[in-house]
Amino acid sequence: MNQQQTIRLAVIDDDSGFVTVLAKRTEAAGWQQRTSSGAIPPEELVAMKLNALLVDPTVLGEDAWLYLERVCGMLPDLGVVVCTERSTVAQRVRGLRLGIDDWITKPCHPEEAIARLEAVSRRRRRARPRVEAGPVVAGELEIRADRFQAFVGEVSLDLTRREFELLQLLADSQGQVLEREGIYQRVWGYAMAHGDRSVDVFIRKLRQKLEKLSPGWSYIHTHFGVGYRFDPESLDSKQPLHSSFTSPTQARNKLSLSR
Amino acid sequence: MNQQQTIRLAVIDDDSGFVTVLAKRTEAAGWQQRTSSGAIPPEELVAMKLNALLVDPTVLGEDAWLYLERVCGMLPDLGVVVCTERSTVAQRVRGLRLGIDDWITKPCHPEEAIARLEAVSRRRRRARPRVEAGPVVAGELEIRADRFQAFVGEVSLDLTRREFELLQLLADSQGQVLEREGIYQRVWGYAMAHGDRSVDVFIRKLRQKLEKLSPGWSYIHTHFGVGYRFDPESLDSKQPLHSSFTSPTQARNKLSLSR
DNA sequence: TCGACCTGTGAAAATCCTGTGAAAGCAGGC
DNA sequence: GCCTGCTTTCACAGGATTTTCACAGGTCGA
Repeated sequence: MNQQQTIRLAVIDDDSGFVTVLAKRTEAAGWQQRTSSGAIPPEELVAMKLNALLVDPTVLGEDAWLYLERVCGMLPDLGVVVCTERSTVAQRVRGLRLGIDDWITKPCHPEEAIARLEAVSRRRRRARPRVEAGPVVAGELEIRADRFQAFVGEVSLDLTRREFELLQLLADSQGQVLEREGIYQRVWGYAMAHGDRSVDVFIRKLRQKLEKLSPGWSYIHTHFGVGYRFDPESLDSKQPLHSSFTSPTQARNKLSLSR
Repeated sequence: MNQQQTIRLAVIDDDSGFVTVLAKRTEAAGWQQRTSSGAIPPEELVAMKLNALLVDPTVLGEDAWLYLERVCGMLPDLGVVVCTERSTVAQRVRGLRLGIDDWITKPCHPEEAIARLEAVSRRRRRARPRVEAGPVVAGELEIRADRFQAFVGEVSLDLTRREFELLQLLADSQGQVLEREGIYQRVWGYAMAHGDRSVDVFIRKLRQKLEKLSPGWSYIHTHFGVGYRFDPESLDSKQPLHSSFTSPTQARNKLSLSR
């Protein structure tokens, strides 16, 4: 394993002794940390782009469970570790089921806390060794990550940031069907609220821009009840019905429509 | 969302009491479990396609660390939980750094062990929604999970989401008879109402689509009063035009008929 | 062989899902 | 503050999918 990128951690605890020692060590390890002695609104946590959260629910008061549930629901990728003084098996089980990743008991050795925070954040790292290589080409499209833009020939699609990120995600998983939740989670960075149509709307925008500069190609396919799949497909085969040869991909797509 | 996929767990421990209780509970939860009282070679673990591994390093003897390191290195997607009697902070930290996901202390409540196993598999699963293994092949069928679709040759069956999930479930339990209640529970995610015929209806749809693209094969078999069993069976006892060899599965089916 | 149960079927009815246009909400620059 | 471009939210229309029903045909045990 190579060196992990710095971890962004938030600590919600009012045990100043513990917090201080912890801060010292995490800083030494190069982590970025923010400490709070009270709940941090979930929206703010989202904005902080955290990797891990360490929290002592006793400082949350009554609504601790509710709070933890909301946080875990909203940030499924966030590593959440609870660290508290006394707890019953039932509480721990409830917490873990809720989405908490680890539950440790005070007093605990800061080194162990750190090791556990690292363990819960580890998943992130495996994410994607994005190919540094050249631009991605798909159909008539050329996606240049370095410019945050896609081109057809030398003409830019004029994508906004979100549009670009969405397109990039889709193109990176070319051929695979991606579900809306997953897309949202990866592009927006937090869980999609039930009933949110943002993904659909952005797909439409992408399609419009793609159609405008590259008619004759179909890039994004809808899979009803599931999500979308990116797969450049040339439409121009003059007579679809009689064409005597088609690439395997085309053939497959023709017959399967975009289900 | 619907049901969490069943978790495949392996337990390496010789504390028969603990193991037994655990097995009882995981079975009730629908997990697939295998228990061993000694180390399981990493290669074998890979083949088992596990989600989680619970291990007491004391049964591993001298080479415990080495073993754990190899397992964690080889199976980055596997959730590994150590459960042992005594341990020092240093050991735990070493283990967690090594790639272990959680370290709990015996005696521990089985419910908590399960909750923690769930938590680590949840995390691991999210980390890589990747194309688990290649496509599943059965008879002339090819089931591609990454496309939410099944194919015969390059032609899609055009399955809807439910149809696909049903087919996938059946195929995953190839050879086993599944009861309607169980099927419903796993595909729909909640209990089947008395008298609900949905499963039957979807089985019919699947059969129709299968028949259309792969006549000459029989995939889904009815077990009167029980449920359905998926087992590809070539109907034409003559020599199939395209295959001159029979898989063990096929051979077995020929002899056992469908009930 | 006869009834009591199950399962297969076709089709109507009820739901759910996606595409779309447009308005409302926001954030940054002038 | 005002403008401008981007994002989010809404409501509706048209389809696709799922559920539900009623009935026909099969299977099993007595």
